[in-house]
Amino acid sequence: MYTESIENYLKTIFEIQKETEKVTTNSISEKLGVAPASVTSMMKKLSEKKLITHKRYQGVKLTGPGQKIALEVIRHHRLVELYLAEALGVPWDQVHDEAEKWEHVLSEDLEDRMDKALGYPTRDPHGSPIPSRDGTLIELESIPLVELQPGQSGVIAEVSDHDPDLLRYVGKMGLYPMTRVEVLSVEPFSGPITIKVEDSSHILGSQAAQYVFVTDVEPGRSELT
Amino acid sequence: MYTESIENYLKTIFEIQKETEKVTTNSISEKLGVAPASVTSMMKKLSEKKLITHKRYQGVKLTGPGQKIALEVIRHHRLVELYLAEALGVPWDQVHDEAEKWEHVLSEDLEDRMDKALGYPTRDPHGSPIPSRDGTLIELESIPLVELQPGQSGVIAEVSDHDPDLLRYVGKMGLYPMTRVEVLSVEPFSGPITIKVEDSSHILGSQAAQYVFVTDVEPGRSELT
DNA sequence: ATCATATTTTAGGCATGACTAAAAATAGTG
DNA sequence: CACTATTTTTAGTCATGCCTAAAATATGAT
Ligand SMILES: [Mn+2]
Ligand SMILES: [Mn+2]
Ligand SMILES: [Mn+2]
Ligand SMILES: [Mn+2]
Repeated sequence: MYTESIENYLKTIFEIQKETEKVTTNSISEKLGVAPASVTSMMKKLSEKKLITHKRYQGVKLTGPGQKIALEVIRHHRLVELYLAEALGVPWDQVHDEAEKWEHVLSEDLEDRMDKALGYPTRDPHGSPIPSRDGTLIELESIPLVELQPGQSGVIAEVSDHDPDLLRYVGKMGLYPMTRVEVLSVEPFSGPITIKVEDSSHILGSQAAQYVFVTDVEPGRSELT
Repeated sequence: MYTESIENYLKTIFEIQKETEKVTTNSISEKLGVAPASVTSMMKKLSEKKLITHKRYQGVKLTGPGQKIALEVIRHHRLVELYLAEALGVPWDQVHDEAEKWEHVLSEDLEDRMDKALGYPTRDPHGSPIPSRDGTLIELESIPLVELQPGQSGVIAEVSDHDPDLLRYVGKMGLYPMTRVEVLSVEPFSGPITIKVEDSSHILGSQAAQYVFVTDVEPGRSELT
C-alpha cells in the first residue's frame, strides 16, 4: 500500500493528464495546493518507485503501474461518492469532500461490497465514469452545455464536481446526469443562456454552463427546416 | 481536529483506564504496538494540550476534554462497526479492523446519518455500548461466561473484539449478543465448559469463555431445590 | 541572439511520530 | 536497608511530507 499523499499525487497527475497534454510541476502544485518545490521532491520519489517518468524541467507521465494505482483511487473515490449519495442520502455537493478522505481507507473487500450493494454502477453522482476493478475507464464523449446553439438539446452526461456551490446552483434547476436539457436562447458576448429542464425554464450563467457537459445532442425545431 | 495518532492514544488510554486503575506507559506501549519511549514523548505532547495529566513515572489520566475526544472516537468506531455489519454485511470478526481506519475519517454529518440509518442504536455488533453524541457511555454489568456454575444460564452481553479468530470461533456456535446460553457442565482445573445455545450444545475452552460476558444470570434447575 | 520573465529544481529547515540505546527512577527481595 | 530487576524517561536519529529562499533552466518577445 502507498501513502495517502502518494495516492493523491498519482490521482492528480492522472486527472491533469486527461485534460492537458503535458503535466507540469506547477499544474500539480496548484491542483494539490502544495508548493512547487514540494512537488519536485515528490516527483523524485515517485520516479524512484517507477510510478512516473520524469524528465527534468519537462513534466511527468504516469507509468503503467502508476496509472493502475491512480485508477484504483479514482474508483474508490467515485464508488464512495455514489454510495454516500444512494445509501446515506448525502447531497451531491458534499460527497466529493467526504470521498476525498474515504478513498484512502477503503479496503478491497468493502469496495466489492459497495459495488454489489449499488448494483455494479458505472457512473458516480456527477456522471463521471467509475473505473472497473481491472482499471478500465470508459470516457463518455460530451461537450460543454455552453456550446449548444439555441434550439438544440442534450442529455446531461457529467457535471464538474470541483465546486460545491456550482453543484448546488445547477442542482436547484434539476441539472442532474441523465436529464435532457434544451437551450432556448443564448445571449451574446458570453452572456447567460436560457434553458428548459423538465418543463420549467431557467437562466444559467455561461461560467456555470462551461462545467455542465451534455451528450446525445439533438437539433431544435429551427434547424429541422 | 486532532491527528489520527492522538486519537488512537486517547482511545487507548480510555480503554486501559476502564480495566485497570493505573494507566502506565508500558500498557499503552503494548496495546498500541509502539515503543515505550514513543509513548513518553506523546504523553508530553498530550499534557501540553491538556488532554491528559501526567506525573513523571506515575502514569497518566485523561482530563475532561481528553475523555470527550476518546469517547467520540469510540462512538465513531462502534457506529461504523455496526453500520458495516448491518448495511454491508461485513462479518463481525472483520468490522473491527475496518472501523480502526474509518473512525478517523468520519465526519459529524456522516456520523449522524449512520446513526439515523441504524435507528439510533446503543450497542455495536460485539455488544459494546455506543457512546451517545454528548459523550455518555452506559456500561452494562456483566460477568465472564467462565464464571457461571453448571445449570446457570445468562444472556450474552458482550464479546471481546480483540481477536478475529475468537469471534469466528464463538460465532460458529451462535454466541452472539442477546442470545441466552446455558452452562451444562464445567470441567475442573480451568477445563472446557459445555454450553447449550439455541437447543444445540457445544464445548467451549475456558480461555474463550473468559472473553464472553453474560448478564441476566439465572440459576439452573439444580439450584432451585 | 539576447534578455527579461516564468518555471522548475536545489538547498536548507521544520513538524510529526516513530525508533534504539543509555540514563534515571521505582519497585521488589533478602 | 541495600541491591537488583523493571519501568520510565532522556538523548539522539530517522522517514515522511511539507515549507521558503535561492539557483538553474526554459520560454518568449524584441
Ligand atoms: Mn484524497
Ligand atoms: Mn464525482
Ligand atoms: Mn484507530
Ligand atoms: Mn466492537
